[in-house]
This record gives sequence, structure tokens and C-alpha cells, in this order.
Amino acid sequence: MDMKTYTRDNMADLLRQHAINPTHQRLEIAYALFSRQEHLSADQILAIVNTKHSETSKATVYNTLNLFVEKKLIREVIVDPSKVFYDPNTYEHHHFYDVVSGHLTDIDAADFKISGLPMLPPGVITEGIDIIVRIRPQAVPA
Amino acid sequence: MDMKTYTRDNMADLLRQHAINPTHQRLEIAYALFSRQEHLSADQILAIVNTKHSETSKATVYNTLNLFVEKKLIREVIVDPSKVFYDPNTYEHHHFYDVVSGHLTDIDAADFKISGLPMLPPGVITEGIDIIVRIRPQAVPA
DNA sequence: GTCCATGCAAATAGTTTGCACCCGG
DNA sequence: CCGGGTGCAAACTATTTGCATGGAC
Repeated sequence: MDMKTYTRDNMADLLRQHAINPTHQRLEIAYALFSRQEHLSADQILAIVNTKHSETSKATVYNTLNLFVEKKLIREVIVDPSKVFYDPNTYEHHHFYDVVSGHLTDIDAADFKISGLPMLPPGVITEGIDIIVRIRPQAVPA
Repeated sequence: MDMKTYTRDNMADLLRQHAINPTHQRLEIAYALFSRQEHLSADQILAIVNTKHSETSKATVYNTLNLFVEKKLIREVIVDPSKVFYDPNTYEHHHFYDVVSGHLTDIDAADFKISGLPMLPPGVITEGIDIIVRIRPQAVPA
């Protein structure tokens, strides 16, 4: 679990550590995610990056995020059929997903213990386990 | 866990039990899913239903599947950012997801035991827990 | 000058919307 | 007839593709 604060300065090093060429667009996109430490969609990231001036395009945001996922700098979180969220935390953890607000919250994997994990089908290996706890605000009586 | 075999005949009753008006299109779509007992995407279902003659449209397949989910006749499985899968099994279970082939396999919930479930944030209730075990075929040496 | 990495406009694919139609009362 | 439920064409939106550009050697 990584608690360091992220600045534009150390962002370039972080990219290089993951074998990613630190271009202007990539730095902006990485900074948007890491400085906030939130779960953001591609659209939200585009909006943040282009707040002041137009710095990049939709396509570049998508391609860059895919690159980051491939290089294991960030993780995809697939909980909503309509959009993917990107998570700057790559340590092992799971998620609460508020189905009403669409908000995601981390759950440290250490909190969970899973036993009786069924055997894998032969000839396959595990890539990872995703656990989504879907929650909703308690209904308020009328 | 429901092992009965599904025919077009008992399909109409099944729909009525879930307060769904059994129209021709709905019967075909339900039959496609239940007779196969597989995880299918909307596109695959459209292809199956229209195999012989054109029986329905894309939009109707989507609307019908959403109706079925709402009426709790089937479940959505959200594992792939590019498409939703629909699951005729509504008993409590989880999934293996082969990230290479895109194939889904059921895991009976009884096999799993989760302990140390973290407390919910206050004022919310659980909707459900989805567990996805992402797997891939073991790399074959060259 | 050549070549590959990069960024983005345009194309694509999955899904939803809004409206025309038809069937039951 | 009239009205709501039904089905679908067209619209919409998230994401990918293919290509033009430009920097590195």
C-alpha cells in the first residue's frame, strides 16, 4: 500500500519504472489519476486533463489508459456495464460498489479471507480474483 | 440449483411466474438462454433466435434481457468491459472467467467461504457479492 | 533521411431512446 | 374505438482502429 504523495516531478520516474515513455499527455493523465487517488472513468480523466486548456483527445486518453493497464501501472475495475473505472492502486484489494451513486470504495484484501476455493480446471492458471460487494443506501421510509 | 429441462411449453409458465407477459419474442429469447444453460451475450442470443428466420431485432433482445433481469428471471454477469453476459442461473454462485477465450464457468457459492468480511459503511445494505476468478490457459512452452 | 512511437479523427460496436403499431377491452 | 404494452429504427456513447505526424538516431 503506497502512501507517498504524487507530484508532476516524480510522475515521470514512475512512468519510466514501468517502461513507459513519459510524454506530456501521459504525464497529465497519470497525474490526474495518482494525485487524486480515486477511481475515475476515461471521460472523467479527459475532463480533468482538459480543464485549463485542451491538452489531449478522447482517443489518447483511452489508448494511454490501456497502455498503463498493460504495463501494470494501474488496474481496470469492471463493475458497471456502461463504463470501465481505472484504479491507481495496484496492491491487492477489492471493492464496494454503490449501485445507486456509482461510487467505488477500496477494501483491503487482508480484511478478507476466502477458504474452500474450488480447484481450478486443469491446464489453467489464476490471473486474479475480483470481489465486488454491491451496496445501496438503505431505503429511507416515506 | 434447478436441473429441470426447459421446453418451449413450460417457458410461458416460467415467464408468467415472474410477471412477464409471454410474447413470441420473449419466449424465443428465454428459450435460447434456458435451453442452453449457458452464459450468452445479447449478440449471441440475437444470432440464435434469428437462425432460421428473422424473429426479432437487436433492440428487442436488449430490452427483453433488461426486463428479465429486472424481474429476476436471469442475472447479468459483468466481467468483460466490452459486453455483458446473461446467466439463466439465479441461485447464488460465482464465476471463473477465462480471459483468453472469454468463457464463463459457474462456481457454486457453497464451495466458497468468505470470512473477515469488512463492515459495511453505515447506512447501506448489501445487494450482492460478485466474485470473479480470472483464469488463463497455462502458457505452452514453445 | 528513415523509422518507429505517438496522438487523434473517424469508424465501430454495444446499448438505449422514442415513437409507431397493434392487440385486448 | 381507445390506451397501454410491445417491438424496433434510429440515436447515442464508450471504445478501437488506422493513419498522419514528428522526433530520435
